Amino acid sequence: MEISSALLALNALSQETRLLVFKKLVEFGVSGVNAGDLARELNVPANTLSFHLAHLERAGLVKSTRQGRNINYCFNRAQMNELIGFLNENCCVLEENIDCINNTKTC
Amino acid sequence: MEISSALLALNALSQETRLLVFKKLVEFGVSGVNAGDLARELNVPANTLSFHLAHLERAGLVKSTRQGRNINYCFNRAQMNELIGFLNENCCVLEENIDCINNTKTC
DNA sequence: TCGATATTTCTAGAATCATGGAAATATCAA
DNA sequence: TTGATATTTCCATGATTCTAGAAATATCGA
Repeated sequence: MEISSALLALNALSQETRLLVFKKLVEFGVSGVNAGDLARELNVPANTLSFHLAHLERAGLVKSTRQGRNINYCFNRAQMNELIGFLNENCCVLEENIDCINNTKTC
Repeated sequence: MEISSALLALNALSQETRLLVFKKLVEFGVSGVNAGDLARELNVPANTLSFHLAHLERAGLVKSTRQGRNINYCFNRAQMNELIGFLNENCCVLEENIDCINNTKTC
């Protein structure tokens, strides 16, 4: 994952309402939930929720599909895995590698 | 990890300069680096860097220790692990658990 | 003590963001 | 076609954030 995509994803998740939205979408699983039910569930005005869902979608973290009058939102597991992968690769040092990074051991 | 701490950490990492700062600190490893060298390395004015380092420190992602006139900054592996743990627990669905979440199987 | 160096805090301006009311769009059911 | 429902887009406002110059603080060496 590119750093620009990671920034988009981190940015999407770094806001309280959006993190709660995403968390809730994960709870709903791969079948997802429509915008109205989600708004009721989270007690957020429909237009505010729409704003945040669009933000999450731009970051690739959720996918939407229209189903009649409703629009179904579902989290995107692949992108979340990409983000966790990015953090592990770029922002994390595994215990067993600390010696290598400090050049006290060659790995 | 509490959701409020996760938000702080995500927020800290969701800004380009700070993500680059943190990435660089990870490269420097557990011995860390002082603010001046980091500023030169990243081409960021000292006061701007100071602002971002304070932000990362508030989020628990970096630790600082004064060493004479310099202040040494080092990433905090534990907090990063906490964050990745939070994302895995709250924002991620493992492939093998998808059936449970959709109630098509009991786990 | 004094001057030099390292870093932070103060400050102000520009930019971006979150929120929710109101209007617009899309779809359905009759 | 009309009215109802679901959702988004438009818009204005208040709040937050990033940036970097200038001033303040801390430490060292002489």
